[in-house]
Amino acid sequence: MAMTEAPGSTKDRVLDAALASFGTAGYDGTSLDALAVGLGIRKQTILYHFVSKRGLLNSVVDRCAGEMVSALEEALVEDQPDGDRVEAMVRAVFRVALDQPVLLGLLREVSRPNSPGAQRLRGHLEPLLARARVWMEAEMAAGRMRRTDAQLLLLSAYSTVVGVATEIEVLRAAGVGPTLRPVVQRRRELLRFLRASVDPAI
Amino acid sequence: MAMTEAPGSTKDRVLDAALASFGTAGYDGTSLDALAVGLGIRKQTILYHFVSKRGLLNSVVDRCAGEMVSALEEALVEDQPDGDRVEAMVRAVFRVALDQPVLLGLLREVSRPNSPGAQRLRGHLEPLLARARVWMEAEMAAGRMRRTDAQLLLLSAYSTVVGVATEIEVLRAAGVGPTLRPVVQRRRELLRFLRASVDPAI
DNA sequence: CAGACTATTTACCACTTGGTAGAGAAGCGG
DNA sequence: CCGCTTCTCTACCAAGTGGTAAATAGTCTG
Repeated sequence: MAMTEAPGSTKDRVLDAALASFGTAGYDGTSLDALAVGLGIRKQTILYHFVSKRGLLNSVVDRCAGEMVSALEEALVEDQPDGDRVEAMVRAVFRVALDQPVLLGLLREVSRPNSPGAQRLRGHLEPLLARARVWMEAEMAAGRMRRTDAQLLLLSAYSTVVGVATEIEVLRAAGVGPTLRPVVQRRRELLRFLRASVDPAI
Repeated sequence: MAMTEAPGSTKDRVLDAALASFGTAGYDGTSLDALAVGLGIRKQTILYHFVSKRGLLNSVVDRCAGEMVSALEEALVEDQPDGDRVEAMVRAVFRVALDQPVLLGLLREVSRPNSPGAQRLRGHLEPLLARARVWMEAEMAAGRMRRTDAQLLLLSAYSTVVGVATEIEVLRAAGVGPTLRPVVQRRRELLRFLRASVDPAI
């Protein structure tokens, strides 16, 4: 059946708590015992559902990557053929990020190479990135986009998003609260950067 | 005497190794035993010099923050009175970052709020940030700089640097090696962003 | 040489970690 | 009622954690 887990089930509650803990305390900084106590269950219940700590991380990454990827694909479908696809994708990413800031924490944690889960995240994002790269190169060949290193450009965008994650967390730590303003400012800046890197007229 | 530790002394070698490990594996992911084995010494030697793991982290943060701060202050001294102070500072930060990329890893690790060491890093950077804020507000009052939120602007710059850290690490993981190009590109972009945010003419 | 100080070691400890084995319990189809 | 599956629990465990205590050299000073 492969049904999506009902929200409210033990398994789903564990996933939520794990996402939050991995994103804030990090993978190594998260203990299954602490996680279980926070949920009012026993650690062995977690292990029953996810086999191992690593398995739990994998499940969390899978779920989050799935949300992110489907958000991106929705954005591309909604997009009119002559619309600005780059802007649509950037807006989609930022929307997801603002809806669940905790997801950015995980992204940040998992972005560290050698981190467990980094490879798995790459696995999820790889096909998406490949498609983007192919599309960009086609645009370049058609002269609708300035010649540039597509891979590098995508990476810059990615690291900007991770930077935003840091920014939100630091701001929250400073008591500024999840204000929208800096995030919007960053989004605008990222868009301007991407357009400037891409505009064939420049 | 409070002499700076001679490079090559056990204490200094421990600091180097700890910086590398904290920056890549994270604080929780670093064990004193593993650190000691890597150095061919016993864990208790580390504890003798730094009292506790937390003390080791503090020392690492202190040394790195010291390097960063003095680099910034040098940049400000060298700067001609009518020179572009913003550019000088940005260049100084990136120079340090390129000289010791491993330092960016630590910055990234410590940038997470609630992280041990985050507070200590803030303590080092606070006076610098305060000075920058005061200077910027004076410039704004004098009309040489566009009115904007100084705190927010500085934070954006900071998170960009952390983003660059991510970028370098991800690139290295992809086998691209420590190429200068993306970093230079990011620096140029950061400068453009800061100028745009600051230019009174815009 | 005696004493003190510094640096590094061996030996040990209390505690936490992720993980295993197996017992109940709850529901369900026959 | 029985057997089966699904879920959660109690009871352990081996390995690793940061940290303490104390012994051992080396080295400088009186």
